Amino acid sequence: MALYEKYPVHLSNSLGGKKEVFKPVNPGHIGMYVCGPTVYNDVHLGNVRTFLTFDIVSRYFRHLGYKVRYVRNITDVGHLENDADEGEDKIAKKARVEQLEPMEVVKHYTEGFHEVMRQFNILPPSIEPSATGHLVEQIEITKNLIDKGLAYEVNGSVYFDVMKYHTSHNYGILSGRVIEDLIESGRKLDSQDEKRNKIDFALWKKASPYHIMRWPSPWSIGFPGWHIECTVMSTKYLGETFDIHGGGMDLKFPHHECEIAQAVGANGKQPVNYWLHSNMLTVNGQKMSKSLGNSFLPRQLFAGDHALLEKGFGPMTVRFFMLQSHYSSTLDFSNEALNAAEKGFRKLSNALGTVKKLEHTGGSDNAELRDDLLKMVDACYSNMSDDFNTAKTLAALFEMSARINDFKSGNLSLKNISEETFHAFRNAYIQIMEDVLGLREEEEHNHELLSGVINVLIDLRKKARVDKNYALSDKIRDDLKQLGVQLKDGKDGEINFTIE
RNA sequence: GUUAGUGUACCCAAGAGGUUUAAGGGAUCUCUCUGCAAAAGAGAUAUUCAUCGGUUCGAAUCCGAUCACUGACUCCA
Repeated sequence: MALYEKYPVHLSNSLGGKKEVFKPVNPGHIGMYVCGPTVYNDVHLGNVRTFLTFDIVSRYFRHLGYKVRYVRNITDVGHLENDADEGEDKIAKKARVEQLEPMEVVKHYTEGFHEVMRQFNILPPSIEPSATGHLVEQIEITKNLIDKGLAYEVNGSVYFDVMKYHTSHNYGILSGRVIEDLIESGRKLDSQDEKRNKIDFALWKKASPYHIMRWPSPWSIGFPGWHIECTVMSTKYLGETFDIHGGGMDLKFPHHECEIAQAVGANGKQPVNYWLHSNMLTVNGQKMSKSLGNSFLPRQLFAGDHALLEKGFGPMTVRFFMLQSHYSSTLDFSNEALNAAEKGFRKLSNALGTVKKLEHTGGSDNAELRDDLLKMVDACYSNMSDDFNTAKTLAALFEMSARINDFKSGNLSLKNISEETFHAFRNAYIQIMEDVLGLREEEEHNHELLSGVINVLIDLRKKARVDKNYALSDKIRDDLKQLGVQLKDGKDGEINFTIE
């Protein structure tokens, strides 16, 4: 029996707002699409949380035995400065500002994005398509929508006719927006006169003379609208109806609503069975935003290089910190919370190192102990299958850590469990930590030279202790502590150290 | 204004009607181990879940109202 049959996944579907049992279109296979970054600037922590969320989703599904095709795009064109479909393309603007070719900007920030993903141990998707690589498809679907009467051309630009679509479908099915309210409340810009209705959105925009990124189309030299790329790339690689579509909460409207309208308009069916949205980040209770000056970049967080940060925090600490909350809740960043996470993560990380070194010594099951251990293993899976509840899974791992330390110290004896139980317990801990949650030891500044020097001092301290020269042994320990090196004396006389 | 969501201990946070006499992490305190530390283990710290009503045999969990906060879309500047 595959793991996914033993632990069927339940997930909260934004489309309908209910928690449902997950059933893939094709048994054993999963198609998942996630809106990737617009590569005109550095990724910020909000982006990281979204990609982390779906990293967990794909890791867990794979761990359960599903074959996952995970598509996450790179938006390298078409994301307009504002959703009035006016203004300059973000990438083109940046290119002019920095006197670079647009594709130079794209490459620079794409590589930066990949580096950040690597630091957070977020695995790459199966396919990472770019919008500019799919212009032909975007033009084709635009033609299709015009043919169906759901889009119209004005002055070389093409717009999606929302009211027309709404006569036979439901615009607002995902976001809960009421179309009448949208029409009433909007403001009218002069330049929006091209549209039949202000809520219409662009499928193709004619390029103004200053626009650097431009391609030929049946309607004009121009560039595609923002929403169409995701529809095209998800359909191309995952089919007209696929399993999961993810993204940040802020994309729910209008972006994902528009995607649904385009796909339903073009193909006549709902494109996605399960919509998943990850929630936003706040800082000290306030939303994280550039204008408030409280947003920070990953590298600022690592270095502690920001007015709101007392010190730096490693990427694994941050990853752990984010996993301690549910992806659908807002999460608050603060020094206090980060400090707590750092200590908590160190505890798990230490237990991971310990459990790897544990070896079964031969014995048979004590029923009570066995049930206790296996119950925790089961909890990990049940919790993960319950809408990817990483917080509860971590709680289970902390309890397992206590047992692991008991085995190490001798409070519990490995002779009281069978080899089978031991391996089930040990493997679950390691796999849930490393494969599913993607947590690994923080990349310490572990230079061989430094370790060697510390070990020399440790040897001296050992000798001092044997000689009961505690004044000297304490001096070695205290002086090292001053420098950020913590020595830990084991019962057996062995000494370990950690660098802070 | 429209719409979606949130409000749980000193801090972060889980919780989707009875298995919770409210997980887990941090903090604080006590004890065990230890030459002393550190680490680790054991225990303690919310009669209570923003407020007020209601439904129910039973609610943090459902409904209504109020207050506060957040996102999106607007509005104003």
